[in-house]
Amino acid sequence: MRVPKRERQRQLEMSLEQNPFLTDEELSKQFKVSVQTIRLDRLECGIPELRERLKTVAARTMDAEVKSLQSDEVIGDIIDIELDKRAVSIFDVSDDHVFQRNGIARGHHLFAQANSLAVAVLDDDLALTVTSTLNFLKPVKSGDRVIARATVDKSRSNDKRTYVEVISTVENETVFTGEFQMYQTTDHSRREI
Amino acid sequence: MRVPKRERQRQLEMSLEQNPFLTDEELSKQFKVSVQTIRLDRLECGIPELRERLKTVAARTMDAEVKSLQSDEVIGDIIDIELDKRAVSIFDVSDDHVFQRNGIARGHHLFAQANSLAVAVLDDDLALTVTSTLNFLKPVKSGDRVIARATVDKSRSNDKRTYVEVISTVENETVFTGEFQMYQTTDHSRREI
DNA sequence: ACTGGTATTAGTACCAAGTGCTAATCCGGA
DNA sequence: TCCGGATTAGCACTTGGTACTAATACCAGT
Repeated sequence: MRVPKRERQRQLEMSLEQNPFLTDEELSKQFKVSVQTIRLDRLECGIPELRERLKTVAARTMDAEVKSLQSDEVIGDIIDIELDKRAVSIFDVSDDHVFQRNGIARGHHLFAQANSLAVAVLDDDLALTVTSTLNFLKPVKSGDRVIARATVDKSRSNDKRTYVEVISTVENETVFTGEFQMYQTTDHSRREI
Repeated sequence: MRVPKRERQRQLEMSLEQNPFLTDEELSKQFKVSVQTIRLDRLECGIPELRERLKTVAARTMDAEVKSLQSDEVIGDIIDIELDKRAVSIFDVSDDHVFQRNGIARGHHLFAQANSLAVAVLDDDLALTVTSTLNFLKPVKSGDRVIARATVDKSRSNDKRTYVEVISTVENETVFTGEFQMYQTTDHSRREI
């Protein structure tokens, strides 16, 4: 009993956490014990076999990829839209979106939600942001649900430039405002192709 | 030969693309052919077996997780920094960062690079963006290397507000400029703790 | 109707990486 | 010295395959 059992099992869990691809045989060499011991250790720690581990890791990937695919064009979920007029999207802030140090959401996520909503509200294949002015009014934390409301400012817009205003709130408090000047390339006079 | 072989193989590839977790037996039921036929199809199409498929999918995850961990705090790589004065970062635009429709980089990536550089240049644990004004001057495409240069504007700054200007270029052409008004919470008079 | 060729199916031996179980052995402390 | 937990060994069985051979099935052309 060179290394005590308990310590070996702790290390085993860490090894597999970091690299789930190790077989029992490889582990037995790493820890200089028999394959059977590794099996008993896994049994006691409730660690599944290689194939099951890979299955869950792979499932995680697919899930993440589907999500990132869905949210590819728009950050946040659009819950209401009236093209060329207004749109609303919600974005749930998670731990992935905040600074580790202080738990405050990183600005570019709020920007991304607002900006992609500004793009979406314009019924145009090639809407691009030209200029924007942003105000980060109140820190947003993990767990917050940010609701962004975009409105197209018709009065200031012309055929090549459109102004979109976005106001983002958390529990009815405004946390962010943004004004986006968008460039539209599509010639709307001959949209019907 | 209800469904022609070639067509079945095409569908097989699509099925596995979408759900790599299917065993040959499940596939044989889905296509109403024998397991052997499925095996032959996989062989002809060069599709590996279930376990190999899961292994590669799982590997993809691990890779992605490491990457997202690395790029957690700063978007782009900081290549030069002089705290509270200036900083430079580079960001390579890939297919992941552009609109599928037109291949133009989505605004929030340029913003994210600039904003995180503005945060990084301030030697402060709690620097937050208060206001920013952005100009997207020229479309950025996949493959472009964006160099962002941040400079702290001392003249306009005081103890609670700092102004940072960021200019991003691609091959010496300015593609984006941003002005960030940052809020610093740390009391610099008693920074040594 | 016969023949040829492709497609499909069936069956066998074998492999990796396990589970589940029993049995033997080791090793350290009271 | 003897007990008991820890370790190791061995065997049967499982999944989801590979690799290979042999038998059918089916369809077209002559």
